[in-house]
Amino acid sequence: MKKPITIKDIAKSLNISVATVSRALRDSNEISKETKRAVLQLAKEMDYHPNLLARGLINRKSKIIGVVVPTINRQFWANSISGIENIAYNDDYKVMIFQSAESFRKEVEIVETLANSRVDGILIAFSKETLDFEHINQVLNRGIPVVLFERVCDLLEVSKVVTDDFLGAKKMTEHLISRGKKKIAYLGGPLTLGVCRDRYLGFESALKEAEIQVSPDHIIETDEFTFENAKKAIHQLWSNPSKPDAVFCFADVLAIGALDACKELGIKVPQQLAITGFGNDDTGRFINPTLTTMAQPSFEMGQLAAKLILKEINATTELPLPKLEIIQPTLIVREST
Amino acid sequence: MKKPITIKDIAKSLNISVATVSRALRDSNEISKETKRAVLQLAKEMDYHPNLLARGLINRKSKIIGVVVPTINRQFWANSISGIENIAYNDDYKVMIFQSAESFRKEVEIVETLANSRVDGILIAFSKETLDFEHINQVLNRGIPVVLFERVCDLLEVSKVVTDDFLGAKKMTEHLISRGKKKIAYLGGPLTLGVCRDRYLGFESALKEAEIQVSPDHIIETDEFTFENAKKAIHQLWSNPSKPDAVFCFADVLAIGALDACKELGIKVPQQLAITGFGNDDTGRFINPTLTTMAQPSFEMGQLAAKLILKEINATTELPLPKLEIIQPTLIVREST
DNA sequence: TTGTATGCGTTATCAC
DNA sequence: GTGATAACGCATACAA
Repeated sequence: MKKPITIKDIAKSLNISVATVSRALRDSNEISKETKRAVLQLAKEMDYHPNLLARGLINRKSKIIGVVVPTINRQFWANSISGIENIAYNDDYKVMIFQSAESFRKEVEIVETLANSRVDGILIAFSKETLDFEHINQVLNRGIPVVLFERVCDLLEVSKVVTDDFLGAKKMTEHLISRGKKKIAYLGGPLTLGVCRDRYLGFESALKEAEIQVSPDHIIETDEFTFENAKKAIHQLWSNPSKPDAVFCFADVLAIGALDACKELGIKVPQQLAITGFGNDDTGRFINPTLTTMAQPSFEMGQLAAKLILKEINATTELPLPKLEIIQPTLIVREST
Repeated sequence: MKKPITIKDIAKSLNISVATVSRALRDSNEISKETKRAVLQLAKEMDYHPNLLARGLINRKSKIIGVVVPTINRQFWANSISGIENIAYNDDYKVMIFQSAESFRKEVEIVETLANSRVDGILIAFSKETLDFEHINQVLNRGIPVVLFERVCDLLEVSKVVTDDFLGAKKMTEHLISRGKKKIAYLGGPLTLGVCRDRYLGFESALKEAEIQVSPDHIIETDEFTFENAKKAIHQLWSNPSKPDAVFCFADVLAIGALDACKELGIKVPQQLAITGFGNDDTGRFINPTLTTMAQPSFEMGQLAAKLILKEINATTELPLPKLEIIQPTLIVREST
């Protein structure tokens, strides 16, 4: 393992001071063209590469943005990371990604590690387990800006980017209604919690405005969003004396499972039963076009979050920046005809 | 922005030397229990956090593994990253992720950045554009271990993890043959290139062994793997006087598009036309179960790659480690009946 | 324009 | 056990 070349080596070879080399390398305007060229040339010849750790130590910043997501392994989060990276890259920031795997303990560790690595800012979408936010407050106290996205906490005084679940769900329901559907079932998570509640309220709101009643046994709660659960739900709904003519699915996986169940039962989609699903921009490609899907623009969400954190990082004042809450509208990406 | 507490601050408060504090904070078998406890306690009280940059500077290592993938935004890559992170985390390594976006220029920049950040090792899957591997050789010369995965280059003397495309394609084709299919079409990328060739050869090999001829107009090359291209291809195949009874799709996206086309044309799957696709372990969940899919175990691939790089990093000798080439078998995850 | 000196936060090598 | 002190590689205030 070769010892890396340092500015000291260059300085020695050129019989000048390290300060001059440093300046030449960083394109300082207070340096002569000649020495600058000489340094640059020798640096290339000697295969010099700056040590970013040392630079970070001195500058007290690393040009790195830390990102914490529940898992990298799902389109939604992968997309949002992609969006973050997309923005960060243009500003010469690197992105350091971690997944909490929905574990609070791991999330706390990660946030600590990121802070200790002197990342310039942290973007985080909380794990499902996270109910205590002391780790975030600690990081904020350390002067590291934090921006929340998608899985946020209203109590924290930081900028956030969230999806407009209420309006999205409402629009999707209205979409069904406008297609003449009148007995719309709901398949989703516990109605009391966060996004689940928001989407349900949106669903409910659209129905109320259209003066449509929803039958209680057309509402199915499931806490695990799996293919299989969705299939069970459809079987259950279809065995019901009053069959629905549409299903509002909370998540894309559910919608896909539902579709599959329809095939098994010989139900025509969307004529007999329309299926809609809250998906994200990419999943749409993978699923059946008889499905109406609602996009959560995750890539754009990442971009927005990244822009916010960069703004905070580069805020010259010591004054706290006003905290924004961006509510991102959802889009219908694919409509069944 | 508060100034972070350093060991110097702790030393001052306790009237001891920084060396002692450093020892107490870390190893400490040569330190008295009392001072150790005192330091630890005060550190907590003062909200001390170690500066990983400084530590990295002195240790000449960062406890970070750099990862470069074409895009984070696809299941396959997201899965492999997940696998990498899974292994790295247990060894207390962090993972720094970048996407080359299939751009050679960006890939070179990223590799340079990673090396300059003094990452302890680099895992890379090359972009499609990458034909020159000088950037890798440079990094290797700098003493930073590199492991390639999935998109590799045989010329480089480093460890690699790849998918067994030939055997996977062969097995999948044999699967079709064992189901009585005799007119099998091929839908995939340019037959001359890398994985495309390997899979095609596997396809061909299975047919040869079964003494089945494949009609030239049953082979469709498409360089862009899109839903639409697949649909076009199926329409084209089906307008052919001799219709195929099965289609070997190079990628999952193609298979899904093909399925869709079958629906439009009223083709029964898999009775009239069996569709198979090279997918990965996750996509299977999203697609129609009438599909036979071949799994590329991307998560496991990431795990393997991570294990290899960790081994190289922690190799005590200065002797070069033997370079392994792990060929990962593919699996059939879902069979159509 | 260039050089000198100092410091960033931590660890390692000596001494004591 | 503990304490000075010198690194690690780089940047900058201050002189010259």
